[in-house]
Amino acid sequence: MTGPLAWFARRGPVGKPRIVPELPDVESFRQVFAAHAVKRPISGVDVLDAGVLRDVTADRLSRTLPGQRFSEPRRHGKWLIAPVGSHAVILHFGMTGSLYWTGPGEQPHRHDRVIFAFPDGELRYRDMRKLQGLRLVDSPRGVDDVLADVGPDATEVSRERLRELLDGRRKQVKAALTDQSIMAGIGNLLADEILWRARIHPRTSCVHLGRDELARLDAAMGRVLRQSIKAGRVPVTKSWLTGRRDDPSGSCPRCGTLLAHDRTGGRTTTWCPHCQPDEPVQPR
DNA sequence: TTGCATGTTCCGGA
DNA sequence: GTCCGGAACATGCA
Repeated sequence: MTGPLAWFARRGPVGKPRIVPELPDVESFRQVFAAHAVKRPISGVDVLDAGVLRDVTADRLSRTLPGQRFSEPRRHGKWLIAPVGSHAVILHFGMTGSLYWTGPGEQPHRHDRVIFAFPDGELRYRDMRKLQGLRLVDSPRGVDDVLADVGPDATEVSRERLRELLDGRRKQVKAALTDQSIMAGIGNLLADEILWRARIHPRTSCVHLGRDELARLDAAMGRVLRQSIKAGRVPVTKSWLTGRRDDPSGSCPRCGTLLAHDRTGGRTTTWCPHCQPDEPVQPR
């Protein structure tokens, strides 16, 4: 077998899906953080691997935080911001990060990189690949600096705003959706899911999106985000594209057509050739 | 042993 | 200026 499907087939049977954090996952991390780590005194910070620290040393982190209390964390796109006194801890989870709560003193997982200890348990930042990491900045200025090039959170983008954000861009619509400087929170998986629901080919240039396409895009984005946030992740079910994309013989949940796969920018793109025909359509 | 992985950033070239 | 592809980052897996 040659062509775009070759690498796909080589992967063999469907492996267990790896959870790469996108907006809904980070939202669930925020909820874990808010439920356990807010307004309680931080008793200690244990940096098990300083390789995840960005612009801060292990020493400074573990000298600054103990005795302080986090206030309510907020999420912006795939970033999690946790104010603490005059500072803020900013977390990004890259492709393999997560955040979870354990009882006090449990054996660390080997990918636990930083542990925030509290009287009744521990908040743990786990990340296998260390592609991103954790910062300590002055708040709010340092937060603004880190998020300076990040667009509005995808859950807060209205249809009109979406039109403005994509207006006049020649960029492919999938590249635009996953461009965090245009709009924050949508990753490869969500973008494919949204475009599939909106019946828009991922390579469609934004300038070719008509009023109808934009309306469908907005509706699909809202629906996919709401349902994913509710589920705490992008649902991997048979009625979602996400549930089929890892299967080389996967078919469109809507029409049964064999799904198409390709790679752009080093990322896999999955779409239905029937529901998402190549470049449309009416000019705007 | 090799190539791939759902994120981000940087660089060169069109 | 805009856009794209490729590489890099670090690690595990098939």
